[in-house]
Amino acid sequence: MTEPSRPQRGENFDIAHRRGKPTLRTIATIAGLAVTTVSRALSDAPQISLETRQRVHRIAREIGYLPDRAAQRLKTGRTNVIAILLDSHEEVVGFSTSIMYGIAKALKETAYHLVVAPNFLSTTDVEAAEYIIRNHLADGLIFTRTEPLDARVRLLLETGFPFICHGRTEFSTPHPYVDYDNFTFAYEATRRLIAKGRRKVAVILPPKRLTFCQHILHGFMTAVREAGIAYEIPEAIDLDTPAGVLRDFIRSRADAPDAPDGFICPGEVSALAVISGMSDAGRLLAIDYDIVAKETSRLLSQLQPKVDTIHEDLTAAGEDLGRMLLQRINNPDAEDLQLLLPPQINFPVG
Amino acid sequence: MTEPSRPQRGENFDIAHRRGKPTLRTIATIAGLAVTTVSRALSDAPQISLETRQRVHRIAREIGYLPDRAAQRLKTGRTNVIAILLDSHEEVVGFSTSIMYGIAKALKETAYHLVVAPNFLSTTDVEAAEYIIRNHLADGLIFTRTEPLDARVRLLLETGFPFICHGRTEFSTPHPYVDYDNFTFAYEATRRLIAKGRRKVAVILPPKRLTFCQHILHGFMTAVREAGIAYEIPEAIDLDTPAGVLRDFIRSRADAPDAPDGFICPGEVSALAVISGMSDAGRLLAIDYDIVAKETSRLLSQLQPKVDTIHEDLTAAGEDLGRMLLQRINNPDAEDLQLLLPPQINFPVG
DNA sequence: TCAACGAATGAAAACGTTTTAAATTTCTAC
DNA sequence: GTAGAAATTTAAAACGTTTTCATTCGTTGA
Repeated sequence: MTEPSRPQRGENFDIAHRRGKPTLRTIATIAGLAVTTVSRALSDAPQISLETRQRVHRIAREIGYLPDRAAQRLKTGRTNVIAILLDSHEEVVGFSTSIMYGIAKALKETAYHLVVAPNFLSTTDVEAAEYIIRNHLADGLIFTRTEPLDARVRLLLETGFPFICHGRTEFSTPHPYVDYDNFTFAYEATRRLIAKGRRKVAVILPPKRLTFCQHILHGFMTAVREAGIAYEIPEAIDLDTPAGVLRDFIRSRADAPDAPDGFICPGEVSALAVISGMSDAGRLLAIDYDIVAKETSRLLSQLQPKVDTIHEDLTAAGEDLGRMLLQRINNPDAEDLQLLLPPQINFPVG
Repeated sequence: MTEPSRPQRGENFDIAHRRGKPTLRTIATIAGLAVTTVSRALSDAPQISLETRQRVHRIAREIGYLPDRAAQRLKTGRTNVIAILLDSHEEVVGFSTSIMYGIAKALKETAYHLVVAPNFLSTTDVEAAEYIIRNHLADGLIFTRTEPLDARVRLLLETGFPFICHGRTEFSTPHPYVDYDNFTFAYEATRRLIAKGRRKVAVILPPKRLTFCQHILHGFMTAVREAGIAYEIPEAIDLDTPAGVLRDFIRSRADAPDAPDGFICPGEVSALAVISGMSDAGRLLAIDYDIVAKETSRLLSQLQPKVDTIHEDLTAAGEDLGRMLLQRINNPDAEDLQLLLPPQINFPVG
């Protein structure tokens, strides 16, 4: 290993880099063809003879030609960019990282790049979306945590801008989405607690305004009614409640009479908070009470083998989001761009 | 709230969007000026009279003019893009999300966008960097988890491509970086355990190949030697070890003779794993043993008030990374682009 | 022989901006 | 008044593509 040579100070990388960079013209000169022909040959237009096409491709490969994205973008009006609207509520454990990882995976072999939407701070999500559309900063948009009448969805539907979201809405106009089957998650989670012999189950709901809150509530209530079991829905807290507050709430609730002995936690942090809170109150997991938690990383099941978990694969969701958005961009009439991902139940035996 | 109107199916958004979009020419026509003048006026060139400049700016604002990034990029050769090389090792709790949040914050009022480096899968980090440089996909690069003779740093230094990394290297050529003072973190953490009366301290180290492993080791050893206390450095595991494996290791170690009663955990997941492992072995936190953990989210201190934590503010780091990289891009000779962020000690009183 | 044709290639314009070099206007000093 | 300088403004080229519309060149059919 040797030390790298120090580059000339003050040199402008742009300029330095630019000279010598092969363009279509370079290839044209070498091949003795017109730029037009080269352009066509590279995009495999049928009117160019097979021989010429192959020759051009070979030269391009040899001199390391790469099309200039800026020029293509200027000419065609396509940015080859997918933007993701980073939620301002992102303390969630690796939530968007996993999704982004999946999206990048879907974009890997394509000409598209993933950009993290700028100015997502201090301005509302709708404004961020508006900004992207107006400046045409991307060819498509991805975002998460939808509401039943989500303002972003409304705006994008009205303008016809390609998008896909993680989560459903209640607009009558169908639009692309990828969602997790939270109904089944909550239904199966509740049934598991009941099967374990719990008398009273409680669910930590997401914030009311998010669509999937209803899905979880529905799944929960369906299982509860089928079994005719006692239940409880804490109103004072939700999934976005800071872990410390949630913990204190659980502790005090555990001391009150009629406390629940089964918890549905649709998030890892909330599960940890519930465990701490119950522990503060002297209750033992798997003995005094049980939990079924949604896990999106492998954190929980590695740490607390006694917790039943149902997995949500966010990387897979990201991959689907990316893939389907590309379909939508390339074909505005594409059907079937709606996907409901099944929960992966992970109950240890016994 | 009304339902959004359905856009005409099959309409090409690019074309639809393009017509009517104001350009420099639009402003020029309105103002009765040449395109050149408008361009100059908007960039506040001193040779344009103040009156003209103000008038042009006003018109631009009124008609909602926004410069076409593709055209600017084509002309100037600057992409106005900062790329971040997403680490393939990203199960870490919200690690890169926080950093990206900070970077986006720094880029907010600038013309720069943050893009997540494509093709970061299945290919090495160096190749990803190489790709970005060759295609000139960005004006600057950010990455994390540096090694003493990091191949990415070497490549970037050699080519003179602007970059900044989170973490230091051992190259003699100075380069921009932002790092966390892990020496002080480990030193203060160790002293805290000693002050609490622990007899034998252990540290969970990062993978050996990462630069900051040495920093932590150094801080740890300095405190240990000063106090002349017993210590232990587990070789079988590190910070990247899956939580379950780590937990099992801690449990079995706790049962062996001469087990440590103080742990330095430079990561939240490892802290939770240590707590679970010790709990499995019947040991009680704050009674049988103590932990000092590095925390990057608020997770730990909310869940485990008994754990002493030292905070690392990754959002702040991201903000510095973004800011300093812009300085580097705009001025290749910029000095002082090295920053060591101090640990935020957060020991509860008593 | 030649008009017509299809296959293959090429010339030139355009996308919206920045920049170099030049032109115009306004000012200053005599 | 006018030469020259200073202050403004402008024309035109260029960045690297894509695309529209032509052109070339063998071939074919009459």
